[in-house]
Parts: sequence; C-alpha cells; structure tokens
Amino acid sequence: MAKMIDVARLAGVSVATVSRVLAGSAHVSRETREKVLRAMADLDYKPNLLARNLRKMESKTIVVVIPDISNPFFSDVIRGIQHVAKEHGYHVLLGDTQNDVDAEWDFIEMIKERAADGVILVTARTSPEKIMEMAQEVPLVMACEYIQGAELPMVTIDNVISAKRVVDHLAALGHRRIGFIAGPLHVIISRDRLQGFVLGLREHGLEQDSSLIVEGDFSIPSGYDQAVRLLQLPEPPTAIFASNDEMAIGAVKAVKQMGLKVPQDVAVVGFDDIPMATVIEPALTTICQPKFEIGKKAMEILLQLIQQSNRSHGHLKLPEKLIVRDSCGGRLKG
Amino acid sequence: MAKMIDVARLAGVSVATVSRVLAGSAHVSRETREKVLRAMADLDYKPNLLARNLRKMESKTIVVVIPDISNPFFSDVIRGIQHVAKEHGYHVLLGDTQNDVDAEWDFIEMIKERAADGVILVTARTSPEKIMEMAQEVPLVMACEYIQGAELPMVTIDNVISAKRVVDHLAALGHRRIGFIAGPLHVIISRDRLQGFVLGLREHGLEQDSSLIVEGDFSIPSGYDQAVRLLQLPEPPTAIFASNDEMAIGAVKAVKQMGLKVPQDVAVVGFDDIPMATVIEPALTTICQPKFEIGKKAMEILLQLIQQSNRSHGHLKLPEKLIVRDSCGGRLKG
DNA sequence: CTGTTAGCGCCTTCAG
DNA sequence: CTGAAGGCGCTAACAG
Repeated sequence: MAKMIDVARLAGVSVATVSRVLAGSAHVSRETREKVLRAMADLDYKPNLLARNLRKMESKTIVVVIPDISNPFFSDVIRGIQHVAKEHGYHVLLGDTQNDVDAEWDFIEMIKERAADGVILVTARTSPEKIMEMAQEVPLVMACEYIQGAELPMVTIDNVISAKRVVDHLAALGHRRIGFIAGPLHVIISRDRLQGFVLGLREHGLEQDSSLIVEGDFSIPSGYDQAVRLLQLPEPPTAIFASNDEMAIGAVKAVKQMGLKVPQDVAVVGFDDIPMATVIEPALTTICQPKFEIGKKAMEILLQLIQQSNRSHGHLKLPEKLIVRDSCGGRLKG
Repeated sequence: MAKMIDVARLAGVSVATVSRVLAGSAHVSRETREKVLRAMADLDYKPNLLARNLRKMESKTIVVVIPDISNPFFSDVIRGIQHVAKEHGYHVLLGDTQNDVDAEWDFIEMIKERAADGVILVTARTSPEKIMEMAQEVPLVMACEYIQGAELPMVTIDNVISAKRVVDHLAALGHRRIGFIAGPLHVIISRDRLQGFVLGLREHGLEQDSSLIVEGDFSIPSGYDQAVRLLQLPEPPTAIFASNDEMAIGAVKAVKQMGLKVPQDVAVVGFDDIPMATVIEPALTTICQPKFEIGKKAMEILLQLIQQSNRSHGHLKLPEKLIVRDSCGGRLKG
C-alpha cells in the first residue's frame, strides 16, 4: 500500500504538498497539483485514515445507539442519520444494545476512547443523571426518546399532542368510550401518550373510566392480551387506542378472535406508522412520526456540537402526522 | 483526557509498563500492576484507540454492506454479525447503500483506507469481477448473496433446494398447477429459486406451463400485480409460490381482492420468513433462512480472514427451514 | 507557492 | 520484570 511519501517522491514534491492536494488547499499551483494527482493515480494511493485520525484527533465516526435493530421503527431514523453523516464524510457505527444497559454505556464511552466523535441515543435506559453528565463532556444528542427538563439536544415529536389528536379523531367519529393500551409506564414517552389521551378525553367530555386504561409492553402479544381485557369489560369500549403499532396489531387480532369486526364493532388506532401497519387488515390508522427527519435533524445538531462546542441546544419537537387508513372506518352508527 | 504517560508518571513506572498492564501481559509483577491499575482509575484513563489503531495498523472495525436497512430481512443478519463482532472486540460500521452501486464500492474501499479491517457484503451489485479481485486483496465475505463459482468465502442457504422443498410441500397437498412469481432474474438467487421450482415441478410430474412463471421485483406491489396476472389466466393456478415474503403478501392481497380465499381457493407460499409473514392473514407458509446464523458464520469467517491470511474458504450453505403456517391449508379437496 | 520538521498516543523491539 | 526509544502515516506550523 503506497503511502504519502511514495506519492511525494514520484511527483517530485514534499509530503506537505501532497497533503495539501489531498485537502484541496488552494495554495498549490495547477501543474503541481496535477503532477501529484497523477502520482496518486499511478500508485493507487489511498490516504491512511488511521494516521489522519490520530493526527487530527478525530475519528469521523458517530455511534447511533438503538435498543434493537430488528425493530423496524428505528431503521428510518438510522437512514436519516446516515444520509446526513455521509454528506459530511462521517461514518456510522451501529450500537445495537439488545436492550442491555451496560452495552448502552459501552457505546457511549467509545467517545472517550476517541473511537467516535459523537453519539446519538435513540434509547436511554441508563440513568438520566449519567447521561446528562456525559452530555456535558461529549457531543451527545437524543432522538425519539428524551429526558424531562434536561439541558441537552433532543429531537422528538410532541407525544402528548399527538396522542390527543388521536382522541380528537376518535371523538369526531362519534366514539365516547375509548380504551387505551399504554406502553410501559416507566418510559417517558409512554406516560406522555397516556397524558395526551387523558387530555383528549377531558377536552371532549368523554368518560374517564380507569378500567379502560391498561398497560402493555409495546409487543404484539401484549397488545393482544390487553385488548382482550378491554373487550371483556362489562361495558367494552367502541374504540381502542394502542400506544404503538405492534400493540395495535395485537389488538386487531384480539378483536377478530372474539368474533368482532374492525372497524365496524371496534375501531383501532396505533402509533408510529411502521411498515406492518399497511399490511394488516384493515390497514391501521396511526400517528406517523417523521422518523427520517428526526434522524437527519439529530445528526445535523450532533455535527454542530462536534464542530463547535455549542451546547445551547434544547428540546426540538418535529411535527407528526395523523394517517387515516381503514381501522377506524367512518362515523359510528347511532 | 489523561494519556498513558500521565498514568505512568502517577504510578512511578514507564509507559511500556502501563502498556503491558493494558494488554494483560503476564510479565508484570502483581504489585506493579496494581499500582498502575490504581493510577488508571484515579485519572479515569481510557486508552486512545486512534493511537493504538495507527500503531497496530488496524481499526478493529468491520463494515457490513446492505442494500437497504429498512428491509427487515437484513436486521437479523446484522444482529448475528454484531453478536460475534462484539465478542471479539470489533465494531460494526453500517454500510447502507440504498441500492447505489457507487456507495457499495465506497464502503468496500474503506478497507484500503484502513478505516475497516474487513467487509461483509450482504448485497453485491458491483460486478463479480471487481469483487473477486478485491477479495484477493482484502478480507471479504459474502452473505445471503453469492457469486457463482467464485473462490471467496460465501455464506448462504441453498436456494435451489429450498425452492424445490416448497414445491414438494405443495405437491403433497395435492396442487398440480402452481404459479411462480420470480424475483428479478438478474440476481442469482432469483434464478436459483426459479430453478428449484422447475426442478420440483419436474420431479413431481407437474405441469410446466410457462405462463405460470412471472417475474416481480421483490416488492409488495409487484407481488400483487403478478398474482393478478396469474389469477386472470384462463386456467389459473391453485397455488402461488412467491420468491419472497413481500411478494407473497402482495399475492395474498390480490387473491382476496378478486373475491377468492387463501388458502381455500388459492394457496400462497413465501420465502425468507420476515416478521410481517406472521401478521398477514392467513399467516404465511414460507422458507425461513437462518439469518442470525448466517450473520454469525459470516463474521466468524471474516475474523479468520483478518487474523491469518487464510483465503481457503469456499461456499458455505446453511440449512433452511420450511415453516408451515396457514396460507396453504390442508390437502386440496378432490 | 513549496519544503522541513515536530509531533498525535501508543506498542514493541531491544537492553538491562 | 522493567525502561528507553523508535516509529506507525499524516497534518500543520513555521520557514523560505
């Protein structure tokens, strides 16, 4: 593998000049540049990034920490991140934690080892304190998840408002008794969605029956189980709002299993708009998070953090969209 | 950020000794080791990987090149890769090409820039010649995809046999007129699956009507369109075998749309066993590739390639599984 | 516009 | 068992 000095010798210049050509510096005469370029081509020269990185004390790499790459929700976020990363010459290291807290922290610490220049957290099971402390020292951005009141860059949607919009939709359709399958309540976005749900209920003067609120774990089976619970109530709901699409899919299965129809007997709404939402029948009405945009924005902010030590970013909330498909039907009869 | 010399000074030893402790060398007395360890802890010392990598001329990073991270098929392969990578202290760089050939090549070339020690190709749109040439020079493994007759490590299933097994299954169920939706025929695994299909037909003495073979592009809409074509034939098939699950899902939609039932009127089989296959109704009978295992195996082989220059690996074929769900029903009536 | 030179932080002989 | 010293290949002052 040819190195810089080989190019320099072949072109009859110094390594500094070669380096300048590589950097696209303007302070090189056209003919010298061409000589160098030719020598590089002749030798099939590729700069050694290991050396460059050490010299510049940067890795041109960022880590994106996600709980589980198999979860389709994250792939669009990652695509957004990679899109911006690529434009700026950054590589994206995959930090799939498989829901392991230690793994999460290991990935974050890669920055201190200079194996990465920054980190985007799309999951945060580590304690908020540790994360906030780390964010003081290294470029760190949170996406999708966030920490309440934290002074660090976070890119999410407004989960409260989004959930409330679903209730608006359901109320407009005539539903007055709505069941809610919450996500695990120890994560903040689950609590936000619940809060938005309750807010909507109140605003539309709908029943607030605590037996209509159940808690799942974001999985299809838990959506199924909790939907069964709701449907077995003495006075079952006419609509079920699940806090993510997986649980909504489970709920649809439960409704069908009990011999009822979606949306005629029970309307179902999801959250996130994953690809599966269009495959299930009926296609799911759901909230679409701008996943790609969230990834892009998170990466853009991270870049700013890396370039200057500008720690002045706060919580950015991107607009979500309500996608109306078939799982809620038209207006309720009666 | 403390560096090695700081630790050395605090512990009253030389940098060489600190380096030895870091490497876990046995040639350090217990008390010296403890002194050093304490100094490292006191200073919160983290080795600078940039420097280490340059010195050892390695990046402890591998690139996994995939066509599209949003395609759920690949996430399990990546998980397998990451699982092994992690065990061996390697990082995984994401090479999502978005189906762009140039991007593919750029990721492969990262090895020459020493930004990665090896590459796993889960897609290969670059010319076989270029890839084979590159494989001579750098550690490279192919997974899922392969190049016919190439002398490089490849980990896949046997697509011919797998497809034949599907025909076996359908034939056993009594189907004699089977439609086949091929993948894009310029990719080899599509041709393999077609070949297996024809082989099965022949073996079971079934009709070989060329109008029963159509070509899609692995997408849901193409599966839908091609299924419609098959069903509109004067003598439509009683079963449709799609070359991947997405097309099978499209086919199921087409069947239903035409007022027919799966599996009663038309059986449908897919290929790959993606998560969606269990969500669609009826749940898809399909071929399950050992994706996680393929990823693991590919990474293990890559590691061997990196460690020794052992280029003696060939084409490894892992066993697939036929997953029987509901989309084929029981035996055909009559 | 071009060349010389001093490191970046670490690992690894080679001595002792 | 421990220390001294020479680079890995590149970039960025500093000179000229």
